[in-house]
Amino acid sequence: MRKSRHDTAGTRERIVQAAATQFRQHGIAATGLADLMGAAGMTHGGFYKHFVSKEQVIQEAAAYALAERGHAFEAYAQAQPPGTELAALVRAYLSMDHYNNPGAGCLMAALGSEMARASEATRALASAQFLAFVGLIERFLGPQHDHDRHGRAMAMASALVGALTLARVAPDPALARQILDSARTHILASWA
Amino acid sequence: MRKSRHDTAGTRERIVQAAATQFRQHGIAATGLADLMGAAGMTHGGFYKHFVSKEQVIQEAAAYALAERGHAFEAYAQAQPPGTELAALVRAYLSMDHYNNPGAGCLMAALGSEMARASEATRALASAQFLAFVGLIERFLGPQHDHDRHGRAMAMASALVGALTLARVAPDPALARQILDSARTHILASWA
DNA sequence: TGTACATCAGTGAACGCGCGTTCACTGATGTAC
DNA sequence: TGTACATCAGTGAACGCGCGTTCACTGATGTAC
Repeated sequence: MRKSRHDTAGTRERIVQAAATQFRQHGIAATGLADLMGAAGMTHGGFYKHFVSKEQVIQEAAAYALAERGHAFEAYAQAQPPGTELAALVRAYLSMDHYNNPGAGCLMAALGSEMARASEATRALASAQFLAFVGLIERFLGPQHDHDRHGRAMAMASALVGALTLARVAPDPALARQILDSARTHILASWA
Repeated sequence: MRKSRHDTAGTRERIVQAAATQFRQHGIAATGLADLMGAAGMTHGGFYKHFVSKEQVIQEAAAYALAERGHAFEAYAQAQPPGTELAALVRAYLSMDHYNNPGAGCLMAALGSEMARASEATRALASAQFLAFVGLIERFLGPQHDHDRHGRAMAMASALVGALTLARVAPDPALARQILDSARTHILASWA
């Protein structure tokens, strides 16, 4: 059942997207190729018509998730009234909506410790997009912060990722909320 | 080859300690029972003389790692000149030594995103020890911070865990160092 | 204290299972004329 | 534009392998007398 070139490209994209979601939801090691292909609406045998290995889809899914989130955060910030972009970004990142949807959210928060053990190519990719996110924060830092803007943005990004990760560990939703709220309050009060 | 009760208790402890190290180094899903028993100096068959399942050793290893780190951080802080405890704690947490030794370091930084998908019992255990760590920070916060000390301590803990996790993702050691340094500088300047 | 027997920690082979990967097959798509 | 044939996306069975788990066996330890 050969498919048209257009359909083939679409299928490949669906696999990458499904992988990006499944990996963030269940972890990379815990997601099998059969799960992944099932989520894309296919059987597992077809996988190797699009990728040479699981490693390749890990890299492409990570790149997709990171780029997609990067663009979404940037568009969201740009859409805010001038001067409020950073506060809005922090609120969105630490929102219950983000907390509840790891499969569509920040890759670093969903897979941070697993990414630390990924291949060098994947880690390079993730770090580059992390720096892009830091750059986005830096751009919206108030002009009163003229010293070490880059470092301040890095610290903020670290706090955001850490808070969301830790909130998701808490089995008690009230504690999760408290972690997110505390991070939001103190990041905005001291660093924004 | 039956062992004495004393030897048996020692063996069990060695398995838990080996598991705590192996899990933090290579991830929980990626560590097989054979790896784990090998690291404890035994063959895999003996595992079930001590534990009913892998899940049980995950919980005990997590509890062990969290408690051991908690005690070590507390002892380290107590040993500092009064007034400098928190700064010393932050420096130690974000040190290259901690960065280079995930197997002996903070469980949340080494396994944060994997812990978010662990069993409820394991997550409860991890969250409780996280709160103990937050309490330690809170105790050493300067008296000038009389408002929302708990929330401030939570935000600090989040930033610490996030920075170490992200530093370990960076394949470039210079970038890793920059992430740790930025977090240290800004956490100490604004929050300590 | 010494002897006889039950217990059980640890070994290493084996179990079923799901993993990543390969392959023969299919039939619709793409290409050549 | 129509026809004949080559291509190849997707299916589903099969591969070897390592996983978590079980088990028969061993011999030193613990217990009973």
